[in-house]
Amino acid sequence: MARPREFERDMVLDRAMKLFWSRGYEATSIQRLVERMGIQRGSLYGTFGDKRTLFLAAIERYDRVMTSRLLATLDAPGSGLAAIRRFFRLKVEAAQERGRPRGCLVTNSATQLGSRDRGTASRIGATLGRIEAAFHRAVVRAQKAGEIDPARNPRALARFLTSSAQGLSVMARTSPDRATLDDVVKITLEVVGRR
Amino acid sequence: MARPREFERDMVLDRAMKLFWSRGYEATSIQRLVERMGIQRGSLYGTFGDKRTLFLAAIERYDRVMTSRLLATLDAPGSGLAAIRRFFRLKVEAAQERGRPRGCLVTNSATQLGSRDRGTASRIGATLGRIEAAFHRAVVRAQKAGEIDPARNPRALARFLTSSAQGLSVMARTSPDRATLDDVVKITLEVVGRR
DNA sequence: CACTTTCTTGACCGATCGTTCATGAACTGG
DNA sequence: CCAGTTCATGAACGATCGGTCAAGAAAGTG
Repeated sequence: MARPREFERDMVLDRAMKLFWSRGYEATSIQRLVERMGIQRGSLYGTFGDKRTLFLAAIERYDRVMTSRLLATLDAPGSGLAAIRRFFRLKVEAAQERGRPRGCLVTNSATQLGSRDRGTASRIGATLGRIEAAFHRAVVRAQKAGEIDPARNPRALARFLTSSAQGLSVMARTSPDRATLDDVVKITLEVVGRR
Repeated sequence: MARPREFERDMVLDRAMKLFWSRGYEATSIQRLVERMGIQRGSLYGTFGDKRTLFLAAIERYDRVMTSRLLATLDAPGSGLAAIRRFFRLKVEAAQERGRPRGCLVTNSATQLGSRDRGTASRIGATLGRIEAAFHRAVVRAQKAGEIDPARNPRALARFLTSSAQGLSVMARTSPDRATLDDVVKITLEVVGRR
């Protein structure tokens, strides 16, 4: 019926996501976005709306591609304790990849937006909630299997693990070397691993 | 000899620091800075140089006023373990204060600048290094006093505690309620507190 | 009181910000 | 092959960005 779009939405959204991820919302201009995404301004506004909406879409995409994959390892069948271990080791592994933006888009956005901009804040909060919930499920599973002392508070453990993941993302941005991150993860896992 | 300055440097720098703290570097415009600082553009540029230099001065001030005070509790004479406990409880306490910007300027800046801007990055790295070093001293002190198992790696523990502090700052920005932060700190302290 | 020096003030600079829009190209259903 | 619709293109918009500067005000020194 009409002229077809010459780009795939998810492909250019991926590029926008990575730009926001590495530079942050405010420091990423529309100019740099269109250059990196390989589309024109008109197409950007026609497809994604304004900058803020594009940013929300980028976070949503990050959620679907990056976060969900990580959380899937937490919910994978089998040992809950092993799942938690896998989660953190995957994070360290990801931090080593070349060409990958440092840290985590959710963590970065959390420290940037704060109170302003209600929409973004609630979306970030929802993602953190999903992470905590996944940790909670894994902890409960591990407790039922006798891997973690059932007397311990699973909610507190889940919150601790969520906070630890955020801390790790901050460290991954400033000192992404293996040694440091491995040290952090090793101790983090000792907390949950002890009987 | 000449007309004296009508404002105190540290006083207006404090206000700039809080603005950077709550809104981040990029989202803080010179316009808003001069309004909040209560001085004119000319005075700002005459006293602090350009925006980036002002930002570095704000971080330096944060270091001197906020971070150093926190680290002082770590180096205070007495039990190293108690010092570490104090550190985290102070952080939770600070997060409850009204009117105080959420989170931590160092953590926020760490997730915002990343690789770009060498000067700021190295300053943030230096501060994180100071934090880790202070934790390390407290851990070693606690080990000598028999409060922490001497067989454990003090460097790894210090890095873990540094990362935990960063994570707590992220959490304090998005969910600053006591219950959550208390849960996180409780588990964090269990790690180091066990025999 | 004059002179010198520094600070304050507000207008002003070009560049870049996010956003819009008119135009022509590309495609499909009739 | 034409009509109708969407897309691509790039110029252009006002607003705001970081930064500068000329001129007046305020102080101490001689």
